[in-house]
Amino acid sequence: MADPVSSGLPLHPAQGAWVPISALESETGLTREVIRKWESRYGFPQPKRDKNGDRIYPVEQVVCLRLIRRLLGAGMRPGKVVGLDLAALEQLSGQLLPPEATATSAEHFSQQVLDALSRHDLIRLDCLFRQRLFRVGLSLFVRETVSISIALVGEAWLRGTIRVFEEHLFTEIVSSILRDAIRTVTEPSGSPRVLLSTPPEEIHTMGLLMANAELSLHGAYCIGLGAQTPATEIVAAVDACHIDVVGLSFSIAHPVRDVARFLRDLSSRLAPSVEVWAGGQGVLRSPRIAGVRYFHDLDEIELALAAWKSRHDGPRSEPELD
Amino acid sequence: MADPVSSGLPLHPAQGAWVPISALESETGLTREVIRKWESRYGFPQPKRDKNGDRIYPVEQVVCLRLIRRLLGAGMRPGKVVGLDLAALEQLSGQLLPPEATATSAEHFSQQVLDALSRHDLIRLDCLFRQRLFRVGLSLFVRETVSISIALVGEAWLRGTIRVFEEHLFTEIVSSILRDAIRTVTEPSGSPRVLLSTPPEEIHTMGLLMANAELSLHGAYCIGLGAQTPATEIVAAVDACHIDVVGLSFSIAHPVRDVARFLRDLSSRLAPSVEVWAGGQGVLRSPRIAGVRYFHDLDEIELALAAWKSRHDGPRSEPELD
DNA sequence: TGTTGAATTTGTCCTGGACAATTGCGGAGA
DNA sequence: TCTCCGCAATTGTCCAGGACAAATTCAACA
Repeated sequence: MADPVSSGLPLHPAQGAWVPISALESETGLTREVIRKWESRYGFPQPKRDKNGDRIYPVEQVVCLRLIRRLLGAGMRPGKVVGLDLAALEQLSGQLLPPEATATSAEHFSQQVLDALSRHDLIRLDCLFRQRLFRVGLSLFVRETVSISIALVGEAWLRGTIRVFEEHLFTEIVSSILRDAIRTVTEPSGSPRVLLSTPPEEIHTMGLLMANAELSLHGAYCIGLGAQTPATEIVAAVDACHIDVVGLSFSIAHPVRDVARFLRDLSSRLAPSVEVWAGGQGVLRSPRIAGVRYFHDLDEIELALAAWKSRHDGPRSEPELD
Repeated sequence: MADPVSSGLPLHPAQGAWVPISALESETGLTREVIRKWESRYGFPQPKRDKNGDRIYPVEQVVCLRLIRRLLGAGMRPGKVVGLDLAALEQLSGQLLPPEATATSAEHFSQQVLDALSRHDLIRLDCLFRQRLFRVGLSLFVRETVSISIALVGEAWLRGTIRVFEEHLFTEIVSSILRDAIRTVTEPSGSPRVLLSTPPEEIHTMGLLMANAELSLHGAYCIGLGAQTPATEIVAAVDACHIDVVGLSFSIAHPVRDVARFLRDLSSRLAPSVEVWAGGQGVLRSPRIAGVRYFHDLDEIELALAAWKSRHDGPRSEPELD
């Protein structure tokens, strides 16, 4: 297993231990204006200056800021967490997700995944996942295997124990397997017709793929729009493609208030007969919007689909298989 | 609530709409600092102010700024193009891409594609492409069918004749077909081993998929890193995955000087035995960097592969495990 | 117990200026 | 005539410090 070097995290090996504010911006997802404001208000982050007077930050502060961002996403307030040291942040972050994820049976598998990933053995990684898929079936595969693996890899990235490209490799392999499975189980005339996308700031589509798999497996027909579709475009697509349900995925990086704002906006523009289903880590602590169904867990998809079908079986001849 | 222009680009629904600078930023890809600087230096864009004194821009200026950005990407200078009116910008933009795309035999097919897309008939669209794929074969499919379709759809988007979600639909369908084909033709022990990705600002992966198809078809083994991999990470991945060739795709939105800078940076950090292949519209007018091979056309991939193989036929497929 | 209104927090936007890096250009030299 | 070099103009990024609306907290009150 790869370990961070004692001198520092392998975030910018070639650049050394200091990053300019532009890099901090892209590494943490925070605006430079927010970063500067925090400095003036809370005294953190604490940059040195280069010879031009520009701020340069030690890489350790990148890790802190990423943790802070996660905590904010979970509903904490900047005044309470910005400026805490790494240990305190990690302690808070640990409270965030109760350690229920590490089921004992999955422990061994996850370890194998991390091993293969750190050895960059792609063939092995691919085999591991495909074997698992056929062993436990698509639904369990998505709801447990993939979920837990993503959490582990995300955690490792946050702490700097795996590199960006390793996370990319992982994502590509798992995505590929999921897409493959989705194509296999998709039923072109299925119902409801579900439109899947992410809001404009969200670039990660793994959550969509997982939802897509679970939805298609239970008879829905999914239309993917990829990532980053503005609300107005979703509305237009719903109309054009005769959509029954809009499915959206919010990652944990998403600020809760943005989630709520987007959902309220979208929901108010859609016809009442069209449902909005929101899922992903970013949704857990978001304030509820009327007319939106929130999913805390992929398990709920099957139930929601059954409920939807029982609500809509009147006007149609239902070839339901129960 | 602040609802009128909160999210999305109301290009189609509301004609007299105004967007705040934050929306302009995400719509055009320009920094708000650049937008303000242009205003003070060239008198464009020309915002009104809302009741708080914040800038609000008419949607027409969004179109202008997108065109300007494209022109800058092609090497023009802000002082020459910022502030020109829409007609002048379109005229310059027209000069950019000579209308060679409309090959006569493909005309009929392209028309069918645009038809199906505007009717949102996804099943038909999917059928059209799959039929075409089996009729002409993967290589021709990628090099002609997909290339021309992308050009048509991109053009239609720029002129506002199709909506964003329609472009997303098109992209998803074509991507899916390509990925499907790639899996089928991939040879796990193929050579050279090619790492595919895009630079950090580039989010479009269609170019990568097309290259991947062509590469895999001719015996290479491709490892995809998805989009937006920093140079340092590519270097690490090359080492970790025993890569022979790094393939990069630059879209036309990419400023030429950034392309050159990225390639120079990357090339200087890689071992001399590792080749860098760069393709995509953004590469056409970029200044050449030593050690980088530029691809103007997907046809060249086959030739480049043959050349690479003839250069490396001595130590053929030696597995070097650590 | 629930609600309302004031106080505080916080992100976004503003102005106006400094400066390094890049680009373009004109002149000197081959 | 062509190439190279240095100077001047251009241009993106960064800074400081302030204003303010929206969101949130909290205390007082019904």
